[in-house]
Amino acid sequence: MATAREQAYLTLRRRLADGTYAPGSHLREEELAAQLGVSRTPVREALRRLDAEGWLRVVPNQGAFAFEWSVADIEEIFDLRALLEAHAVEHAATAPDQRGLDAMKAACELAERAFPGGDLAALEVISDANVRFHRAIWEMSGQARCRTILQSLAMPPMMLRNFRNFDAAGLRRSLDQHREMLTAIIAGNAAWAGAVMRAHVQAGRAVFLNAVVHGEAAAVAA
Amino acid sequence: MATAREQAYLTLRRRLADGTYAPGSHLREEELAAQLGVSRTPVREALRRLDAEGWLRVVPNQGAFAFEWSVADIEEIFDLRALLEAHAVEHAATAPDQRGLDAMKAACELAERAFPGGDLAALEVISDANVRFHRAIWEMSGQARCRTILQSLAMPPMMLRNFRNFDAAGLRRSLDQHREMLTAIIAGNAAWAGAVMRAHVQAGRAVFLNAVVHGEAAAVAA
DNA sequence: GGATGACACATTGCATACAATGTCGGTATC
DNA sequence: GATACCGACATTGTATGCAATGTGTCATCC
Repeated sequence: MATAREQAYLTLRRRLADGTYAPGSHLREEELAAQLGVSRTPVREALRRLDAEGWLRVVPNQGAFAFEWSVADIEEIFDLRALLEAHAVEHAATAPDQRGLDAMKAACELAERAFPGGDLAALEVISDANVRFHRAIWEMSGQARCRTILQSLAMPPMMLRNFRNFDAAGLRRSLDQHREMLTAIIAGNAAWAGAVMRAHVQAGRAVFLNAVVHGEAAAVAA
Repeated sequence: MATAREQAYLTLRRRLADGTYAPGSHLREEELAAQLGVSRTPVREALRRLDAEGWLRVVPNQGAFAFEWSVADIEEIFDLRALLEAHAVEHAATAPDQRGLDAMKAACELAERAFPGGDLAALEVISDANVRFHRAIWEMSGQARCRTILQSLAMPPMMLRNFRNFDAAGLRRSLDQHREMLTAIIAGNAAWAGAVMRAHVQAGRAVFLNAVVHGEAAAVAA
């Protein structure tokens, strides 16, 4: 088994992602420790790490509170993603490697096979394939810090759940953009790949903000 | 007095910046705790935070090791800074506020007064003023995450010491670029401000890499 | 009735003891 | 002589107890 700290970190992150903890709610160390079957020490370290990664906020002498996302937060995160994901894919296009290309291709195919079925299970698969695709780019880029930063920006709750807000046309476009990026990288055209990535992230931003405006803000909170 | 954790964090960060710990050296929890007069618990938390911020690397079951910088690391960091500092200053130029402008102006004047004397004390002042100037921009930008990321990218050792590598002309140009950014922000011209910032950071990158190539790589390590 | 202070409680901060893990040296074996 | 194994030591990982801090309530005073 992994270490208690790692287990606490992963469990808490999953719960923050799936909405177990309402935004703003107070996460008490002792309570979490009891639930996870470990002591407060690894829980404390997990909370500190989740704080650094933006999942929650630790206030000195008061404890951890599940993060409350504002529209401005979401806009900032999508903008930073557009900058950094484009930066990463431009590097990837400069020095592509076969393993990474295979991973990207596999992610594309996985998503495309699931696409026709528009149910929730299909969306799970597509969402997972999406993460794989982007992660493959981060790794191929060889930019370790950029990758670390993106990991903390792209993982938080609303990013993972955003796929539910896409309509069929939006999903189709998203998958097509993945294919286009793959083509651009194989062609070694960094400017092309970067431009598609910027469009890709901005499209996601638009879908998300549109969903928020149309009263599905609950999805943000969750 | 601040908390033990905060004190440990600040002390260790300062030591990592001033070269007390050689790159790659093993930082033992108990030893640090004894030196700082606190227990291992706050030291552990400080080490974890320094790991997240890129000052050192914590290997599970093995402990913390002072980070060893490669040329590729430095190039990546300067490139990310160029992206993110420009992003921040573009936001700042869109919505400038008087307090931030005053802080930037004060930082410019502080550096300019110290500039003619080219000794080490003057460089200290200029380096400090530089940090103040950039921090003022980050705060004015209103981009909280961008600011957090930049703080961890811009602080590490070689950033703080890079001023020693500038010649008089380079320093002069750096100060002029600060003034130009201030002018651009006051004019509300985000594109202008962003462009100057990109040039500013890339100039710093060139100076640094030049120093490394010319055998002053020791400065990197320190 | 509203404001203020003190006290009790809940919770986090820190210290310390013990357990688990990794490293390094020595020894036996091939 | 090289290598694999074993065990002692050093170090980190985790649990737990106590101290410090913050919060909410209740009584008291204005």
